[in-house]
Amino acid sequence: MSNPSTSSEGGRRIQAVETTCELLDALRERDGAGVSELTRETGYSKATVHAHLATLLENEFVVKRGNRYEISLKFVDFGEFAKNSVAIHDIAKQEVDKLAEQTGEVAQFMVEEHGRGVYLHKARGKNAIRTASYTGERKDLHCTALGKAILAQFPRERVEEIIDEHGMAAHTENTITTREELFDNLETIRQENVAYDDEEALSGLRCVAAPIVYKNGDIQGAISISGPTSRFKDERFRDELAEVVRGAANVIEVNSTQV
Amino acid sequence: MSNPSTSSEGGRRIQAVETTCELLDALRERDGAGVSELTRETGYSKATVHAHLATLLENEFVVKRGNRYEISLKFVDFGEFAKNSVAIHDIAKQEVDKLAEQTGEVAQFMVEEHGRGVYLHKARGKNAIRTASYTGERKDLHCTALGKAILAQFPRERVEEIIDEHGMAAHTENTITTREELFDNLETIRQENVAYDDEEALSGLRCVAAPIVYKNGDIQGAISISGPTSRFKDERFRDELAEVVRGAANVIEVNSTQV
DNA sequence: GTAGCTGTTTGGTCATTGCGAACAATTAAG
DNA sequence: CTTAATTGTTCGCAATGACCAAACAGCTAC
Repeated sequence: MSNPSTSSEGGRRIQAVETTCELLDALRERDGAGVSELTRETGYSKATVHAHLATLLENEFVVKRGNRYEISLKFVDFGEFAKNSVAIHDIAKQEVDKLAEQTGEVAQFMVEEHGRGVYLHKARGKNAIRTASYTGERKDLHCTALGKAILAQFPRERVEEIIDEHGMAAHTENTITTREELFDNLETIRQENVAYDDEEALSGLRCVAAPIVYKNGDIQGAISISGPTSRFKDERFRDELAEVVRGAANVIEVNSTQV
Repeated sequence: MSNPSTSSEGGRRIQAVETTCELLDALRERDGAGVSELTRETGYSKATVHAHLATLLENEFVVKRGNRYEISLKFVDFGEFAKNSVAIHDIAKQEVDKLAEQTGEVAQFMVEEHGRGVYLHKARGKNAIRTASYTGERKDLHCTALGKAILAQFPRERVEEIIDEHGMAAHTENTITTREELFDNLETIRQENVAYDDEEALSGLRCVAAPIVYKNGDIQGAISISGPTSRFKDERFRDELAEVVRGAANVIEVNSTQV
């Protein structure tokens, strides 16, 4: 039923829109930029860049501060809207907050989009370490517990597509970088209903995640607890925390406004 | 030095980009939409709408779920980025949280952009009422305490421009709808360094706001406390709460990473 | 099975995009 | 203070490509 195909489909494109998207991405990448800077960066002529920015400015997707153009706060509105469009967002947020409170660690909530994982909420308990992830960050799925919990619910063919598009870049020496290893891991995850990240994204960081799945098999996302390896020893890591996360995921599944 | 002119400037525009912006706005307005729906809504041909959406999809600014296109979570990333570009965001957020904790009411933080106010953070204390405002919401400046606190720092000519563009729509019978009244009020605000909203945005709701200003006169935003008229009686409203908000604004001014 | 709704695709034309280059307005250097 | 080197803005022109109309396909419902 759902058709979230990852591969780029055929059909016609609007080049001017393509250009504008590139400019927006460039503005996001850098901390805003001037016309000349963008000209050098993107290869478009100054006149072209200028006209695009003028249009984006008029439509308030961009702000002009002196001679610099920056991503506008309109994106905050749109982003908030998109976040709330995620059916389970509110309940997931609640449960993540509870998880952080209960465990004292970092709890997070992720959803898949365009073949990557998007962090939608993060709560920090009393002993929580500072993780680099931030709300809205988009990260490859193969290298986090959250991502693997999501991938485990996808049909193999879909996972292949995603890897074809985004690869399996290594972040630490523990990162899974071969398909064989990944599919083995995903099978285990399906059996245990929990995904582990043992310093695969960042050394010193461990993570337990549970998928949030509807009865019809549609994957909705995943939640996790993260912390330092020193506090995530085997007993607590594999049993206690795993159970807590699974429980929270279950609460979300039950309470979510289902279709 | 700064050049945040409100009026639309001359120069060339890219029509295709204009079209895409309209489509994005329409997608935001509705809860996502299909091609035919957008065709009716915007007046563009089906082929045009389709091509634009295909381009936006490829650039991941939009998601396709079945046959509906929706604003993507990429906007969350961009929005978060834009929020953090506001120099005083972090410290303001902290102080707003404290305000809510201390007073038990709703505390908020607003910044100006494109002649309107954008809510950037909201915290709810123990007795806080449910206000309709949400993070990212863009609201006319004349009808809230936050907005008026901001307007009070602008030169009169700039305020005139903003009113020319956005008008002074009435939300309650207390809303300020004439320029004379507004400029009188702004003068008082400048003297007291606090702005009041006495059921001007929503009946039953009162609000105290203080502007956040740098030494060079650049206005950075405003923070506020809101609550029911029943709890915001004159003594507490005009003295206690006003002082608390002013104090918090001052903390932000001092602690902000100044230029 | 037909009718009405979707989304997608295809030609063709005219407007428009995008470039080069000149102009203006700052800033940096001498 | 003058010159030089940036920046942003505007203009004219040529070729591209954006837009529409209409045909096609896929789905649902009646």
